[in-house]
Amino acid sequence: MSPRTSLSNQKIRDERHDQILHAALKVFAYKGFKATKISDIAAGAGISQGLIHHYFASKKEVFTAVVERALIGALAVFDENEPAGMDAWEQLVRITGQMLDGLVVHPEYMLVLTQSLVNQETPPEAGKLVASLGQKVQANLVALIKAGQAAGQVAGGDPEELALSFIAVIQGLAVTQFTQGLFTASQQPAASNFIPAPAIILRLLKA
Amino acid sequence: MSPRTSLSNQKIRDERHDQILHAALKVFAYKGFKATKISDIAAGAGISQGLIHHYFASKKEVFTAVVERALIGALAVFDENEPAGMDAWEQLVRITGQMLDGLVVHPEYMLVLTQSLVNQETPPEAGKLVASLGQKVQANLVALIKAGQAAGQVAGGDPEELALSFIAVIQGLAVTQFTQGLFTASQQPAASNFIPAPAIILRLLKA
DNA sequence: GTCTATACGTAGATAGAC
DNA sequence: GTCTATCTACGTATAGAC
Repeated sequence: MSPRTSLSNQKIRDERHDQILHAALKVFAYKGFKATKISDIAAGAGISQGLIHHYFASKKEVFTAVVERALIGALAVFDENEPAGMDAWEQLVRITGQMLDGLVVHPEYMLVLTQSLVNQETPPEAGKLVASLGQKVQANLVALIKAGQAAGQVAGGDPEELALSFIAVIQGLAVTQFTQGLFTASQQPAASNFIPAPAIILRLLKA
Repeated sequence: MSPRTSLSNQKIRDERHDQILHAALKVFAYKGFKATKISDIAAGAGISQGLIHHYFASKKEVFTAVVERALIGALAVFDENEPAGMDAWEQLVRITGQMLDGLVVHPEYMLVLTQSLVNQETPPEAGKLVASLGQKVQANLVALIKAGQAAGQVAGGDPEELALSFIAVIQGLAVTQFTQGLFTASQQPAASNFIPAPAIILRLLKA
């Protein structure tokens, strides 16, 4: 019960917790909830199966925790931009760029969200999380679009419809991103990724 | 061995085959490959579990057959349009409209393709099918886009990039289509679906 | 805190009856 | 052609040793 011991224990706990979530993200993104085995996560984290259950009561809990992380990351994109003195269009440009960059570096985040949207066999808790935080993303986008329309920067039309289309491209690109190479001609240079330039996506919204 | 008997037997076989594939499409689309139980499909088709294995050797085979059907449907959209004397842009308009209509009526087709793209635990045979036929879709689109660019109807830029973005929206809309209602404000009229107007999507390509 | 061994449930596939 | 019963494998979660 000495303070030194309990402190270092806590540090170990946090470290394992993180390792597990990190490994789980990748496996869940690529295999989906049901097909992911606890042993897969354990292998990815370099620990035993039993230890996973020492940190999380069930596979569902691990999945929900992973989804929560991914959503927090998605929402952060908006908050980071608000303080700056940008107008609506400039913010949309920056957000689009950040989201596309995010897809290149960590497609897993968007994919795991897709998994929990597309799969009905996903834990209900995760679904509720995605629903509530997804609404916030949608709301933030709609607000920006309305502001942009008022300023004559964004094309007319139902803001909800525009926001939905925008989200759909981002979402769809996450899927094509690692299915890449399958659809595209093989004579592509190896270095190129399959995420289009922000300007193309923004044409959906531009006045 | 009388011809009458074998003929009616064949008819029954075809009928069951179809029933199974039809039921399987819906379950696979909503649950994914791994989470789908043979008993789910059997229940949907109104037959016993054992009978599924009488028509298909394994769950993998059922899935592959379903994916094949979905892909053939996706490709048909292009062929239907070619005979007409339309220019490139008119064809793009029609194809977009048909695809969006398809998402409203049968989102399952696009979803099952998404499942087989997103899930690594999907049968490899299905993955290869999607890859090869998906390339054709991409190629058809690229050809139309190039023609449209030559005619000054489609915006400039890498045709592959444009085609990819286009496919991504369609793909993403399939996902949002039945996640619908989660993101959007609840005061929507019940009759509305969540697929945007073709004109909005086409803004991605329009010159 | 971490591991190995075990119990339990579930689901794909087979065999045999009708 | 169709069903029910069974065999078998695998994966989650638990229990107990270190």
